[in-house]
Amino acid sequence: MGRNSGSRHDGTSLPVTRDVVKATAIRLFSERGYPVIGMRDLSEAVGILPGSLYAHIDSKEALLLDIVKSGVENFTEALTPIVAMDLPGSERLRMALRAHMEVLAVNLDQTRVTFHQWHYLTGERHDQMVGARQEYEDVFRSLLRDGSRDGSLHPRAERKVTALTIIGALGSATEWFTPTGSSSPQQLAEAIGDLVLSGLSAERD
Amino acid sequence: MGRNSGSRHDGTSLPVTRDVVKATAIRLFSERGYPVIGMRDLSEAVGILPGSLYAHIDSKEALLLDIVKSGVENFTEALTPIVAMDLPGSERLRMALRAHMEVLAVNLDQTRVTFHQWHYLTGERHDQMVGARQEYEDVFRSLLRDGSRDGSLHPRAERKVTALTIIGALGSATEWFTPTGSSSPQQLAEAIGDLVLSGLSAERD
DNA sequence: CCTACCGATCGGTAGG
DNA sequence: CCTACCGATCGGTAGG
Repeated sequence: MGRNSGSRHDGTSLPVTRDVVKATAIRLFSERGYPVIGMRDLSEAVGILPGSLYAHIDSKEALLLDIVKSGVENFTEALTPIVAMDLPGSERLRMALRAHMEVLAVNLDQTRVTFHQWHYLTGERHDQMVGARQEYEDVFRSLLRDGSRDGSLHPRAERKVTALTIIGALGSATEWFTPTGSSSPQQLAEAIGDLVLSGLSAERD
Repeated sequence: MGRNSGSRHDGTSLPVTRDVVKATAIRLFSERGYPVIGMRDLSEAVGILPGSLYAHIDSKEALLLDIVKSGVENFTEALTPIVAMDLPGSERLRMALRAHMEVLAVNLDQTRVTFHQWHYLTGERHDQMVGARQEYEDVFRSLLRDGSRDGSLHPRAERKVTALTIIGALGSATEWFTPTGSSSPQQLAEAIGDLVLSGLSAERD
């Protein structure tokens, strides 16, 4: 029970591929954190023996890097075309917030790992993701800069602080967003957009 | 070298007390994460042998709980009097943001552990902190409610989402705030306050 | 706070 | 993907 290839606890079975290992790792790392998940936890959830995992992956940390790298790609692929659009900065910012929440909602577990577990990478793998994270910050900084220039945004504080605050708010959404909640990702993006664009003090829309 | 009680790598020495163990743990847990810090890392940093730690603490997890509980207290002690003040919601919200950033700046490492490592607690210890976190969320929800009633705040979205977004932004500040940076905690709180209160789209102050 | 040690678990491998 | 196993490290303890 649980030892045969591809057998799952719901009784169905599927071939154990690299993608199955990765998807299972995403779920476990998201739920309990990368460092506390052992290769034995992962192999049991997948339905093979611990040593057999290494037919699919090189190492635990290489698996984490793979998850985090493709997790970042989900966001850059969604946001890059928006940034390049010929629209006011304020509109592109709103679209970027919506795109972020939609990607987050579709890949919630992977986004959690991407935003909150990447720093367990070491050495060169770590440096790689520091760069990727910086690029994502730059996306928002450039939207703020464009909006200031075209007159659609009026950030009162340093753009860097503003960008980090917005990204922080988005990153925290991985912790409280629930797919079964009453609000859709689009509605949540609208709410965050209202807060960031209009603030709380006036009733102007 | 490093084995004598209280000897530190800078050559000075101090008595090893429970507070020294706690302060050292705060630094290590903050820098590298609770699960990856072993008791041997901690004992070495403190300057005693691994088993000797248990003269000062009951267990690794009890140490984490102690850190996280007092970390939460730092915030509730600073915010409770502000919430009780007889002022418009908008002003109390601004004061709350400033108080949060000031506590965060003074106890940066402990705040990092408090906000980002508490979920490694298990069982009853875990449930305890879920409650404490909820109380902190309620502080901001009640400020938003009061502000709506007295007319000083006009949240466009659900108060819950707004509160979570604000708390998320504040929580993320632990990741990018640097004590040596160009902006003081007060300036950063002002910037976040401007963003939350006034938004980005208008030039009204 | 040290000495000496415990059983359990860790990521990973050789050879099939 | 399994069998059988490796050395290293884990949190923690008894007795001083």
